[in-house]
Amino acid sequence: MADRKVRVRFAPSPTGPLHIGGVRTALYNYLFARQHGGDLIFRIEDTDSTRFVPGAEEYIIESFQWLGIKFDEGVSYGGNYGPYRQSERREIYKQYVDQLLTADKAYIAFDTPEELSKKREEIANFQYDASTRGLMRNSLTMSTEEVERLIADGHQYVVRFKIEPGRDVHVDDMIRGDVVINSSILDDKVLFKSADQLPTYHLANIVDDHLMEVSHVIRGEEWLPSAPLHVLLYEAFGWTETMPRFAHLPLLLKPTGNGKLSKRDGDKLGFPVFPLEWHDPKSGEVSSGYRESGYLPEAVVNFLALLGWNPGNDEEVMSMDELIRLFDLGKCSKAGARFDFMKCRWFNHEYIQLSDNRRLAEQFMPIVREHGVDETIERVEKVVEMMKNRVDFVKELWDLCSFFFIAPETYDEKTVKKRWKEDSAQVMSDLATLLEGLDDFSLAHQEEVVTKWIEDNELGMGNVMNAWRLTLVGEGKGPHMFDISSFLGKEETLRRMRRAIEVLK
RNA sequence: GGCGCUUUCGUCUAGCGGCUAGGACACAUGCCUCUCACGCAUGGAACACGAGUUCGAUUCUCGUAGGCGCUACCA
Repeated sequence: MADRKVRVRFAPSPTGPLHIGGVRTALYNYLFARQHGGDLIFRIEDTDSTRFVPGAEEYIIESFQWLGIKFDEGVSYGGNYGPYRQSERREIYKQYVDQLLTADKAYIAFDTPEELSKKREEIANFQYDASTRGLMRNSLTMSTEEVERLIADGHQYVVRFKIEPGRDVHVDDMIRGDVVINSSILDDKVLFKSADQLPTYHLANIVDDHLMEVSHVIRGEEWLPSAPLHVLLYEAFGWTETMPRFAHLPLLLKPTGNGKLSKRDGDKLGFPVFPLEWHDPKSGEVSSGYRESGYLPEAVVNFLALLGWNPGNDEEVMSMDELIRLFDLGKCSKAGARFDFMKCRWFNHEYIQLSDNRRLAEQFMPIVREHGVDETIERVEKVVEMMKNRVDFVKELWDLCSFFFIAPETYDEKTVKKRWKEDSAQVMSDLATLLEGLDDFSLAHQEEVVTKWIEDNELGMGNVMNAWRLTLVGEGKGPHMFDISSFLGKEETLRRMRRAIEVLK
């Protein structure tokens, strides 16, 4: 057991877009698998036929591709333990349910959903368990003949797990330690549903994890209460020797207020809760995604990795490789983590600084084109290099740097008032003449000549530069003036200056 | 209601019996400066409460309170 190969899985249900919390769970599984040279399996848990949403499976796969989380086997990846879609494993589950039935560890129950909900209304805290199953319509209270007759007559039935009461069940959790729950508080869970003739999560999960030789189950804390049930199922099948180790992750909470993170919070506070944009096939509703909102996948991964785990030191900006090297389930926190989207923005800012300018320019290019500007990638790359340190997102670049591509038509009133002095027109005119005479319009040469000219004539650096900025930019923002003028080139610089002098006088 | 998990600055967290309780985000101020940013520096800001154990508890134990989850023929 100790030297068993590490095999972990991420097993979502295709009921909609992948929630950001699910992304983190998958990420932790990925980091763990990579660190231990193990396998990561992608399994689809579609045992609830009523909640199936078309497109969800494809969406999830695309999300992980974007994030750089790679699976080794599973739906769309192949592998030797398939099929990896639970709806395609019906026969397998059937066989294991029969095994439990034969061993008297499960039983057949005929109680309808209506009968059960009536029971729950009548009796406070009603639970289908050892104390009540003697009162219900099942194979424990009926004769074999009667059970067979009902089945032959086509009566619907479920299979329930027969839980022995009064036992302390231990779950050895890698994050929480030894969790003990008495089996008396567990109910006889339905293992096989009559409605769609499919197993429930609990049964399918245990059978698949066993058959797929899963060594560690890393999942959300919402599963902790049913972990004892799962331990009991491993026992019932006689699989305790190879039972996976469990790790239940803390949940992601709302940025403010009470409760866990929901789609609503994202809409309200303006951040995505899904990795990619999602178009709901039923309602037609569109939900924003991290990718479309301009987040870099590395930033999302880094931010998520630190939500509930940290390396134990002050390091925060870490690549996927570093995360793989440093990740440690034992260092995961136990309490839920509030989702601080401002910090996620900050990570994006950091990763933009670390990003290759060409890559950012390629992302920025479509926005530039949208504004009717035809520029080469090299020129756009230069702008990106000058401006990227002031944005959190690539798409914020345009508002800060459109003047590189489009000459100002109007001049910001406040800036004119503040920066355009009595002598500005004359100074700009002189500067234009000076610049016109330059054969070398490079940044360094301009800087040398112009600075000397300002000093020689005692014009004042701020006085000249601010007025000059107004003529080229149209307002008081942007990088250093020589960066702007040398990017624009002599001809465009002079044209803008002369036009401004004309308009502002 | 029952059961379980959980609790350090506003937020994410470090701490694993003795610390001026550290870092980051956010916030404030200052510096830099031709503007706007970036950056840098500084600052305010936390051990939920009550009992134990101990020479000594943020740290260990037990309560209380708050938070979270589960309590379906959903996962």
